[in-house]
Amino acid sequence: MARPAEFDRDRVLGQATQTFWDYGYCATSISRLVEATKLKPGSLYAAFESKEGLFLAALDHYATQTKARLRAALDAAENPIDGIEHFFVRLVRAQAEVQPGRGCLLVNTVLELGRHNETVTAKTKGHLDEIEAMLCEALMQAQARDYMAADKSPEVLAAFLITTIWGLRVLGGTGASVERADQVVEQALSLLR
Amino acid sequence: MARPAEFDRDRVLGQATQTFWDYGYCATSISRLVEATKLKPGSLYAAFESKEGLFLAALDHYATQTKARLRAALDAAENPIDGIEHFFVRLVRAQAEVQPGRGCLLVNTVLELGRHNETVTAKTKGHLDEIEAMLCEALMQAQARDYMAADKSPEVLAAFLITTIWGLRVLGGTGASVERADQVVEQALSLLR
DNA sequence: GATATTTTTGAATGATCAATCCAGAATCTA
DNA sequence: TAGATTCTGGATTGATCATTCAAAAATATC
Repeated sequence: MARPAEFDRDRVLGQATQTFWDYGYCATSISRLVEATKLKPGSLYAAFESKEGLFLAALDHYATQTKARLRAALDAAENPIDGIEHFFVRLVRAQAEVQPGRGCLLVNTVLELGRHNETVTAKTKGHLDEIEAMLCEALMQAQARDYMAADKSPEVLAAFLITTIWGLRVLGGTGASVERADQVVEQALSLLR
Repeated sequence: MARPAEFDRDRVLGQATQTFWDYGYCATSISRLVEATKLKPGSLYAAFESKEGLFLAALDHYATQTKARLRAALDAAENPIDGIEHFFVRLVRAQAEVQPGRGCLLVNTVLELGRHNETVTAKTKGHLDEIEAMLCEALMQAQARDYMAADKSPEVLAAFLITTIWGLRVLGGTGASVERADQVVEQALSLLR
């Protein structure tokens, strides 16, 4: 019926996600997004409706990748505890090496828009809850398979682990060294054994 | 020689700090600060030079209070471990009750401006380092007075504790319940005993 | 009380913001 | 190939941004 879109939506979403991750929602202007995606304002708005719409799509894009990494770490390991450990180790390295000092887009978003944008916050918390649920499920499996003491609470430990992840995200934001982050991870994970 | 300033600098700084804490640096416009402080733009600029200058002053204002609270908790307790525990307990309550969902201004600032404003980031990290140093000193004292095992590293545990605090700040930012935060604190502090 | 000096006030500045719009280009159906 | 439809490019919109400025108000010193 008509002319098809020229751009690759997923590529644009990836570039927009990087920009939002780098600068935060507020400091990411449309002109920055235009520069990053090479799309003109008109095309951006046609595809994503608004700056907030594009940001919501970027949050999904980011969270999907994060969950996939956790899932992969859990599936590749011999047991859930090892899987969690691998996830933490990789998180620390990705944070220090790939793009140091950026933290986590979901965490940054909660803190930036927490009480001022209900739509964004609801989506962000939903993703964070899903990640915590994945951790909790892994801990329950670990307990069922005797890799974790029966008297520990998977729910409480999952809450502790996700809090540690958030702390590590801040630690990454401060540009701390891998050694330092590894020591923190070692302390935290010692509670699981 | 001349007309004296009418406003109370400390009151203005307090109001500006609340506003920055609430909205973040970027989303806090001068007009918001004018509304919050009841000062006109000209007076604000005469007193603090720029938006960034006011923000830097607000960071000091905030950090001074935070350090005073930690110092008070440590001094009031019978031993350093109890002092740290009291500090954590109060932090969780202050976060949940006073102004839920705001996190910590220092943490928020590192994540918002981390790689894009060196002046602000240097000051923020300096304050965070001082807090960590206070925790480390308390742990060394605890070890000297036999409230902590001799084979533990105060440096590593201080890094772990400050990471936990940052995680709790994010947890507070998500609007989590006091019960949930208390459970996380209990897990974290169990490593000190 | 006169003068000098500073503060306060609030309008004005140019820049940039998110978002819109439309003319020209492209590609589909028929 | 004709016509309908959609996408692209980029200027434009009104709002808001951080900052400045000049005039009015206030108080210190003399």
